[in-house]
Amino acid sequence: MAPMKNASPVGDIQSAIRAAGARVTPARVRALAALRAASSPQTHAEIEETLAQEAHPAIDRVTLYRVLDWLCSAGLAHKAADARGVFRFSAAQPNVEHAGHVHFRCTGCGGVFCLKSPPPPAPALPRGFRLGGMALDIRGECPRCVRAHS
Amino acid sequence: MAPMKNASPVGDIQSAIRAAGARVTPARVRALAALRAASSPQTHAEIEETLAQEAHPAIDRVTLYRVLDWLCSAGLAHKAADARGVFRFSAAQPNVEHAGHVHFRCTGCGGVFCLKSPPPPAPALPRGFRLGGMALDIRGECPRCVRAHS
DNA sequence: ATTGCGGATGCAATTTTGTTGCATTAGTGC
DNA sequence: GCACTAATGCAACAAAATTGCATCCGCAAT
Ligand SMILES: [Mn+2]
Ligand SMILES: [Mn+2]
Ligand SMILES: [Zn+2]
Ligand SMILES: [Zn+2]
Repeated sequence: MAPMKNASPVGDIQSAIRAAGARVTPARVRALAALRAASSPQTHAEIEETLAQEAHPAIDRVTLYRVLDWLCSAGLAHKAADARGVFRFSAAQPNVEHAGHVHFRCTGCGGVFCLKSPPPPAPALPRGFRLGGMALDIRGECPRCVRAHS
Repeated sequence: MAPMKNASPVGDIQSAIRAAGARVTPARVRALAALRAASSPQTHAEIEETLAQEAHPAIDRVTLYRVLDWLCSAGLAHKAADARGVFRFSAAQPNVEHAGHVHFRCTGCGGVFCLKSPPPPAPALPRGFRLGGMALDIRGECPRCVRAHS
């Protein structure tokens, strides 16, 4: 059993959601609160189970998927596949611009860590090619998973 | 600018399988050959498609899953979830031909093209982190697909 | 070369994880 | 409160991976 984090004030969560230009809904507030309270990246199933124990009405499975993806697109959370290939979500550090640096994905726990390096420049393409998109996947093990592995 | 091809001697593959104490079957030989010829870690679906174009009889989907897992347990291949949460397999004895440059994947035809640019340098990691691997995914359209699209 | 054993395969069914379409609900600005 | 439409709930779908089991075939012994 891992240690629990401090709960984030509900007001902070609501204003974070509003600042992202979206409506403040129970699903978003509760999902983000769950992520901020978690001590490690959580799968969709884990978050669903956590929210199910909360006495509030249940949140639909698909809605939770969409809320989690929205949190990521809003920069409020990170999404990364763990060793089993299952997505894990974690709360992003608030007030940080994540576009200017690359991220490290822990293949053990699915955690996402901000690095200092900037994204690599687009490579030169031969004539006629059209660049669609680029993604740098940096993976390895975080200190905690390195210790747990040895 | 055409998709690459680089084979590993069949004898090497057969003896590698035999040395692992298992039977030499078409599925194992062809799967390992495909992995060794590949320029980057391949998904199950990609390997399946590669083998399907080989004129030999098709290999069952489940058999391929089992063969790939066996190759890993025998130490002949590695398995890791990519950023999308899909498992990718790579030969343990890597194909060094493609280590020195990055690759471009056409979203139209699925072709892979070798570029001249070297892979980006490994970013500096905070203390305690262990780098596992890096993958630069460059997507877009090849000249033929660009023309066909317009 | 034949035979027999059991590892390996093929096929169907199932599970897990994640997505799409669409009608209905509810958060927000007025 | 009212209107607008983002967000939700539900059902269906899809992709990726696994399980069970009958059959097959690689290969060693004969
Ligand atoms: Mn970041
Ligand atoms: Mn999956
Ligand atoms: Zn980790
Ligand atoms: Zn193309």
